[in-house]
Amino acid sequence: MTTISEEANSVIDIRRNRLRSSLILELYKAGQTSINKMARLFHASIPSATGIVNDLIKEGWIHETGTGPARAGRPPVLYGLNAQKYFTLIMDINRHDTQLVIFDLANQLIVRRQVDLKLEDAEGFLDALFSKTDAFLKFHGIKPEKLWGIGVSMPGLINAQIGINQTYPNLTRADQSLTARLSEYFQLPVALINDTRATTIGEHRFGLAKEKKHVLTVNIDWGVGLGILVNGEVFTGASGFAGELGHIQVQSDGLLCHCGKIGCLDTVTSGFALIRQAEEGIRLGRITILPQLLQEGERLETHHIIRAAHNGDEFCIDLLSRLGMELGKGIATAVHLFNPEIVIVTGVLAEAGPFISNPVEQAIHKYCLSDFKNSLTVRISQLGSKARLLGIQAHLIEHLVSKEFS
Amino acid sequence: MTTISEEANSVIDIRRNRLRSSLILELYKAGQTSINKMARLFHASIPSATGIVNDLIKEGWIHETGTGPARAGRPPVLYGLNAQKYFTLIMDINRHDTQLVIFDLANQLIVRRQVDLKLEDAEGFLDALFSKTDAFLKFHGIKPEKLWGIGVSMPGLINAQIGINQTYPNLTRADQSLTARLSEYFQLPVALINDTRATTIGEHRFGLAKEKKHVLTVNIDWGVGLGILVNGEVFTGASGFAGELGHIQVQSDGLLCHCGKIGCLDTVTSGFALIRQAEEGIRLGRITILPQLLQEGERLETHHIIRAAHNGDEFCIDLLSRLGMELGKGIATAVHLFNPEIVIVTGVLAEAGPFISNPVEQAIHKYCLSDFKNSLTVRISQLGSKARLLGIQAHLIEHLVSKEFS
DNA sequence: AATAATTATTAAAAAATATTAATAACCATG
DNA sequence: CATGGTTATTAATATTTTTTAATAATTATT
Repeated sequence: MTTISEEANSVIDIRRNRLRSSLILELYKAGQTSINKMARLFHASIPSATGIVNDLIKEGWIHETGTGPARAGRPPVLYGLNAQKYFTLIMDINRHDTQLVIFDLANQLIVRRQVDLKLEDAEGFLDALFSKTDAFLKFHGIKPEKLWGIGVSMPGLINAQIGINQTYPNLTRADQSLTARLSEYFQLPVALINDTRATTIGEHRFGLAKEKKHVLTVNIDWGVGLGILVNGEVFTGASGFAGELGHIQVQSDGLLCHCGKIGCLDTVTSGFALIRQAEEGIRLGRITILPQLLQEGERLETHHIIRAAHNGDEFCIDLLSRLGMELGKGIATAVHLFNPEIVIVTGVLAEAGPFISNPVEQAIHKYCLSDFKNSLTVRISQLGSKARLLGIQAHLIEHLVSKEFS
Repeated sequence: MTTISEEANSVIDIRRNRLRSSLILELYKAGQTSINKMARLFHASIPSATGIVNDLIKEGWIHETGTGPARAGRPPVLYGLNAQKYFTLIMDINRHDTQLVIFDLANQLIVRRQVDLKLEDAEGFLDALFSKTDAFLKFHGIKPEKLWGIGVSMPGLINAQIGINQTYPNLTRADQSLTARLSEYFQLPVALINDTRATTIGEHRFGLAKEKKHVLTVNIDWGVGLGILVNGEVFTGASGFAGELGHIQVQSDGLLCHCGKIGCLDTVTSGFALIRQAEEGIRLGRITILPQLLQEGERLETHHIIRAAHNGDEFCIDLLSRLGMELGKGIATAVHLFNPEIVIVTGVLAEAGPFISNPVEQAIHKYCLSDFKNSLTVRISQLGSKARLLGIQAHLIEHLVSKEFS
């Protein structure tokens, strides 16, 4: 009877909305289920579940998707989300580029476009993002009213509660948070999340961490990021900074880190550190095919080193191996503190595959108490960068559902 | 209508029991509340909350405790737990001694006795515990039928789900977990928890961590233990080992730890390490009053060192300070990973007060990114060992309530 | 192919619950 | 000290929701 956006102050409305949102969320996660299962799952009676399902059908949220299997007797009618009820706009913002993606509610990728927007050019970034997004939506004929919300992922220290990115303060105005600015311009709800955390959610819902409750995701990009899943939920800490593995000290006499401290893990195991070490080796005349891989005037990148390793270049294999050992030592620390079931390695350096994962695993075995190792597996992500996109999507949907059914 | 122990398969019974247990738990936590507040808190109507309250009164769980203040109008009738409905038996088991305590449901300490039971003498420990507990109960006239359950805290790697203590396997039999053995002998439900975790709960419910959501408790006893509170809940990890701060490597060329690895934090910052360092200093002829504090034939203990420091002994102050610095460095790592609001230092070394806490705080400032420091306070526990007792109690009550109202 | 068995769905009755209204209790103010 | 305002409590009514029973749909078996 009550429409969705009405405020729900009465007890029944609260309970009803709770059941509605649980139902929608369950259908998003499970794809499809029967009324019986839903009723049992949420401790409601079958008639009331039926009632809510029928309402949701009328409102266009869900529809029948066929019948399920039955051991015996009448098979259940299955219901699923109406994937085209809304679309979502995903902004996957990185240091070197930005991706704009449209998903439907069944996580089907509708459109995907890489736009030339570098987070490094913080000045004017948002204005450029606005116009390029407008153009993107227009070009593909996505009507704004068909969008349910915007999911944004970025690297950096993100405080999701107030919706700002501490690392890129230029994106925030004194009177308006980053999410508020985006929300105002596009007139849509916005969910902001750190990139590594998005990846963690993606791996949990669609990847190697499915069904697991305690998960660590190590993202090796320019820095080292740690995504943490506790009881199946992303863990952000008191102000959203949890998981800063990159800036724990691993060498008391190490290099100066860009954060101002000395000997951070970042100075040893990041993509940046890898390139520095490779360049130093080349300068010292170490035997390696690296220089031959470079075009005239081209800068050395991590993918060169990875390619060289795959080609058997001992110098590069050695570099990666040492990086893996150090990284594994850092991960061992995190394992002691979080006691996870699985550690997933992602990021650009994950493409180095066993060259990284083997020494990481070795280091974990060396530095972890045996009690931890028994229940632990270390794996390289198989979803790659798709984990992040799907993670943003999942995070956004959860945000939207809890918002929609207040 | 339905009695408590009946199995609740109907939807109504499930919801009713949920509300009952929420109510009892709220009354345990808050001490007393009005029906109005309870109804609002748990999204129930006032008549149904009234009904449940009346039932609980009939069953002897709660009673009126007076009237509350009112800004205007009729003041509310307050209800509170019937503190004498049941008592709880708390076993605080440590390496050097064991305490048996009886609490009522208002957390009032009824009896407390220190018994001469060393966890170190694992052989025959349980049988001695059984008989000494029997004697304790008999002596104080505690009737077994008045006991609601038993809360047990011990040091060691505890897997609470299966109820065993990995560090003291002698306490477990092949066919029976530790909790099962206790439960069978005393014919009571048993809740087992690690000592540092119990302390963390105690600090959260009754101490410095009240109202905080993300808390770290550092327990410096023979080893270094870390208690973790995430979203107000104790965090145990996948197999119950989370928080093993003591065995992360801090010195790659350090001493051999009893765990078999090298350079663990335990080898630098535990009570054991402190005594070792002090003895070494004495042997090397350092200037200190320590030898004078020792009786003929007495062994050096941590409290000697602490007393010497309080008396201005520079050598001991230096020892504690260096220990604090190293500990702070380890805590800084944990802070980077958990981003807590507060870090509480407890354990025997906490009695060293500022001699420890100052360098700890200093180290945290040195090794933590500024973003973490802004929202962080470091404090020495004020409850002392009482935090652990109250923590076991709180943990037990929660366990019992969720069990009682299935 | 028909029937028994099993399960989903629908409908009607019963129970439980929430809402509304009325009453009681109390505080503050004039 | 009385009265108006405010809030808690109780009672009565209305609504929702569950439960139970009946029906429909389908599979497996004889």
